[in-house]
Amino acid sequence: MLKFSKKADYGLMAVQYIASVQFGDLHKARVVNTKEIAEEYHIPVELLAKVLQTLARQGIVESQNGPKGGYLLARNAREITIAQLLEAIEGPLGITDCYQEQEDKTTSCSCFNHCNIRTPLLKVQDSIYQLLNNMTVADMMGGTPLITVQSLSTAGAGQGVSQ
Amino acid sequence: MLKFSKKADYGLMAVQYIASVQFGDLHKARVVNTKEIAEEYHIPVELLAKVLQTLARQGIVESQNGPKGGYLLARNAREITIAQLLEAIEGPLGITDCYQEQEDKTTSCSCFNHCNIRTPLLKVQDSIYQLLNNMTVADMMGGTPLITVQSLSTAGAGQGVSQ
DNA sequence: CATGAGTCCGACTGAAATGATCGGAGATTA
DNA sequence: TAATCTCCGATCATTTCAGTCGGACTCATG
Repeated sequence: MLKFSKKADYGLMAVQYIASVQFGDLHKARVVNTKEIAEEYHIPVELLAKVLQTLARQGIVESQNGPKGGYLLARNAREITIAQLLEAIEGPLGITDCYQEQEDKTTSCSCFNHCNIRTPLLKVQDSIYQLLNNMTVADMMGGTPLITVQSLSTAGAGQGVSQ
Repeated sequence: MLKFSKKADYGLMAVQYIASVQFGDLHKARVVNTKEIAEEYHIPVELLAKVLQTLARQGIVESQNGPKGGYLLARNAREITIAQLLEAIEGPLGITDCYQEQEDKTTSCSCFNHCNIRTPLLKVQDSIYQLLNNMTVADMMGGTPLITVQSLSTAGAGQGVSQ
């Protein structure tokens, strides 16, 4: 219930990763390609590519073609909100159906006059939107360490972070 | 994106209607059946019946069989939160997949150590849950609910839901 | 007490959306 | 100039969801 789609998850992860590479360490700032992100998070390459294509079309990231190509953020991480990201990937986010149907009432909500839950739900929807719109990609970076690079000596087992 | 399912909508409408009949006017208090609600809101009878069955199984409403039968609220409208309703219909509500998978990490989230968006998303999820958990069926009846949400970024530990 | 109408209940079928995939076009480097 | 690497659009399976059907039970009535 109320779950994000896989595409949304992938998009968030990818953008966050790109931001970390682009702004995290200025000396290593570079363009990252789809394959790198996919391997980092163990997600299917082509699906992630599709998500990034959408984000590029929507102006969230910019694509750079050819060898040594890849993606980079179109604007600063602090200017990209979670709501913008989600809307770019999945279209307008709304809890109820009749929300974006207010212009043409003919579609489905035939119980327009009787509908008792519309008003309170719109309030909830508004609150959620504000919640997502007040959180930026930069906020996601600041909260948690992006890539937990442990020192090489401590733990050799398991998680190979970087290759 | 983030839309409620039809079942959730129908469940909310039905419970709200039952509550209004049961508590709205004490003189007319009675048991309402599925058909009445379905006709009132122009929704398929059998699907609504299925939703109400689920709600009955979960202890939100009580069913009364036979002629003159129907449904009534199992407890006071002020004791039923929207979160309870949604969870009863659609299972535990969570934004991320790895939320309810924390016990068995083997399932899908193989990028557990790398996952950078988990922590911030859990915060968002928490805020949404509190939002839905602080709103009762009685609030929906009263007209407009009094719910305000502060942004996450301002308060850090955030989730300020007050009424 | 027997009957019958009306209700809730569980399992089944069809459809839409999602997840995942493939081959092609364009651009850059050597 | 040629080869390689990248992004890009269209296509195909899978899962979830919306909707439907017949059966079991209960209570009012004759």
